[in-house]
Parts: sequence; C-alpha cells; structure tokens
Amino acid sequence: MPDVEDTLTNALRRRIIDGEFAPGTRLSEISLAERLGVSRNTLREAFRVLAEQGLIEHVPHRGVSVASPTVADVVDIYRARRYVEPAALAAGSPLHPAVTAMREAVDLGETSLEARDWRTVGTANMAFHDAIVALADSPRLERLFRDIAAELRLAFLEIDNPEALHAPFVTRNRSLLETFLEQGGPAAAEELRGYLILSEQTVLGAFTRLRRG
Amino acid sequence: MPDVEDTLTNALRRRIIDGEFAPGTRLSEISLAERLGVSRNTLREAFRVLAEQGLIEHVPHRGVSVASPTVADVVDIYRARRYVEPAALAAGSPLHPAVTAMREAVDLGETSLEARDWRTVGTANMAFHDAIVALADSPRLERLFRDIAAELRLAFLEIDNPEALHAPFVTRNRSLLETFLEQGGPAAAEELRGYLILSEQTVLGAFTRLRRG
DNA sequence: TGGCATAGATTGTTCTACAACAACACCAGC
DNA sequence: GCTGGTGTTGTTGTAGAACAATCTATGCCA
Repeated sequence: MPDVEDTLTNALRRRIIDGEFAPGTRLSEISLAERLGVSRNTLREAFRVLAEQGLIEHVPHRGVSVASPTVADVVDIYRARRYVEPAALAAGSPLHPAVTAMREAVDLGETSLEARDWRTVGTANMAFHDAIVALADSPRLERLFRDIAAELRLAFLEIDNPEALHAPFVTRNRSLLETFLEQGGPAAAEELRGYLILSEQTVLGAFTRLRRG
Repeated sequence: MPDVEDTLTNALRRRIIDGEFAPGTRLSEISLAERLGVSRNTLREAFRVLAEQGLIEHVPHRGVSVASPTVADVVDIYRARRYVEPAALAAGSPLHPAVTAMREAVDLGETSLEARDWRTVGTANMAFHDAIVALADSPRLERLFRDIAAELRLAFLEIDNPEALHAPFVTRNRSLLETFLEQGGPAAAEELRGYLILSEQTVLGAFTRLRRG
C-alpha cells in the first residue's frame, strides 16, 4: 500500500465511522482535498477504495457521499452476519487466540456500561463480534465482516440512540461467551442465531421509527 | 460510477481474469496507460478498485502486479466458499429464479464438455456456483463470491490444466442440482460440502505439483 | 567475491487545464 | 400560476506535465 494515500484512506475511514461526516453528507473533492491538505487526485484514489468498501457512494458526475444504509442494507448486513458468525463460532476452538479478544471485549463492554459510555459499549460490542469472526482464521471472511461492520456503524450513527442499541447486548455477550466455553461451539452458535435476530429487530425497529419521523 | 474509468476497471478486470496478463505480471503505470489510451491518474484509480477486490497486488513504490494466489490463498478461498455456498443452498428455494441459472449452467457445462471446450466448461462451472450464492439474495455475499471466484480463476490460470480441473465437476453439478430439486436444500448442502472438499483437493494437488516443478 | 555508491527507472503526489455533465435559475409562452 | 425550454454555474472526469521519493541494477573498488 502507498504511504500518504493509504494513511489518507484510513484517516477518512475513521472519520466517517466516527460520525464526523454524517451519513448522506456530500464530500466535495475540492474542499475536502484542501481541508485535508492533499491533492484531488490522491483524494480520488482514496475515494475509490472507500467506495469499494461500501463506506461511500459514488454517483457519476455527482460525486461521492457518505453511505446512508437503507432498511434493505441493514437486512442484508444481518443476513450476511447470520451466514458467517454462527458458523465461525460453531467451528471455533476455545483455545483460539481470538477467545482472549472475546473476553476482553466482554469485559470492556461491562465496564463501559457501568460508566454509561455508550460509544465504547458499541465499540466493545463490535470488537466482540470481530473476534468471533476471527475464530474462522479466514482473511477474506474477516474483510467481509470489517466492511459490513463499518456499514452497520453508519446505520447506528443515524439512529443516534446508543443506549437502546448497545446496552442490552452486554449481558448477552457475556452469556454467549460462557455458553461457548462451557457448552461448546454448536450450542453457542444456536444462541448467537437468536441473538442476531433480536439485534436485527432492535436496529430495524429504531430505524423504521426514525425514517418515518 | 464514472464513465471511462468504470469501463476501464471492468475491461482490465476481464483481461486479467481471461489471462491476458499472467498472474504475477507487473503492470507498469506508464506503459499500460499508454497502451490503454488513458492517463496515469485514471489508470491508478482503476488499480485501487482492482486491488481492493484482490485481483492485483499493490506494493508501495513497487507498483502493482497481477495477483498470484498462494496455497494459503486457495485454502482460504475454499474456506470462505464452505461458509457461504452450502448454507445458501440449504436455505434456497427451488422456486428461486437463480435455479434457472443453475440449470443453464449445468446444461452449458455438459455441452461444452462434449465439445472439449474447457474454457467454457470452467466458465459454466463458475456460473453454477454463482447461481448457488444468488439463492441467498444477498448483494454482499454475492460480492464476496464474485471477488473470491475471480481470485480462484487466477489460480486456475496458473495451473493451466483445465480438463483435469473442470471436467470432473460437470457430472457433479448435474447431480447436485438433482439432489437439490428432488431431496431439498439440506441434502444438497451436504453433498456440496463433499464436493467442495474434493474440488479443493484437486486444485491444491495440481497447485503444489506446479509450485514444485 | 562482496559491499557500496551512483545512475536510471518507476512510483507517489501535486498542479493546471479543459471537457462533460448536472443542478439551478431564469425567462417565455400557455 | 404553471410548464417547458435554455443558459449559467459549479462540480466532476480526464489528461498531461512536473518533481520528489523510492526502488533496482549496474559497475566500481577493496
């Protein structure tokens, strides 16, 4: 990967995920390039990468804007998650290094919940699921999850009610981890399927409520 | 998507998949841009997209080269396929439009087999699996499969023994389709799992033989 | 032979320029 | 007042030149 431009891509990616540019915001090449201190060409190359990752949307002659996930997007994201996560958990070994990451994510979620730091709760939640996917030891599945998790964060940003969105799942994460360690992968996978359905309902509910309001 | 540059990306993509640039070939910006009649900037943007798709590899200050899948890549590709394809088949409906595509792919495979047109046999084989993934109705899973299928084609190109690679699976495709229609998704999924293991072994065998020679 | 320095070539990045296109405002006519 | 065409303006799409940064290879010297 290149030097400046790769840094630029990651910086832009982080800013978008952090909500610095709200979903749907149009990103002007000229002004953004000026603001970031890079040339239009370099910025455009970064745009291509982010567009390919689904974080921004590119319309010919109309420029790029931050992706604004629709209900259909959310449904598809959860569909993809159901294909990958439970299977990864079912086949995962309790001795896999990613289990440590799962533990840490659960711990972080609990302490952040007490502190009512919803942003960190959300991050810990995502880290937990990231660790589940890591159980599969598949770079390509990890990449898929990284992309759809980023898209999902955009949906979360729009909902803007992090407590309702993330808090209920802290205890569920703990429970899922225990099931995995004590009863094994298949049992945990089954629990995760229900978990994901509930999570999807939660997001979709808040989402449609939002789109109507 | 832009006009010229999107066309350029697709054109490059097709050329690479078709083997016009052998895996590992270095793609010089200047000469390739000149040859394609586009500017370096435009070509570099196309490079970013293809690199993100895994078709080309980008090393800083050393340029891009056509991806040359390693054994680890092939293993990972098949791992990802096992996560997606059997599950899609298991949950797929026999009434789904993609079933038509499955039929057509099987037919094309058989006629091409008789004609000993291995290239088309390979294409039909890929179209068959593409249709299986399409059963899931998930754009994101389809995109994942599109990318890994393209990578796999690069591996096939290096092996360069299309008959051994594709011919054995024509009858297996037919069988899998019949199982799906007559015995349902779950039974077909189980058959597909064995199919994929065999396919992986076939590719890996030819692959390691090649890498040693 | 082995290591180092220089030269050449390629990529990374910026800047300028212009063509192509889309959005918007404006005006004419109904 | 509304519709429809038209021009204006701003943005994107693409090309080309230029230079800095970095890699590669050649050849020199010990």
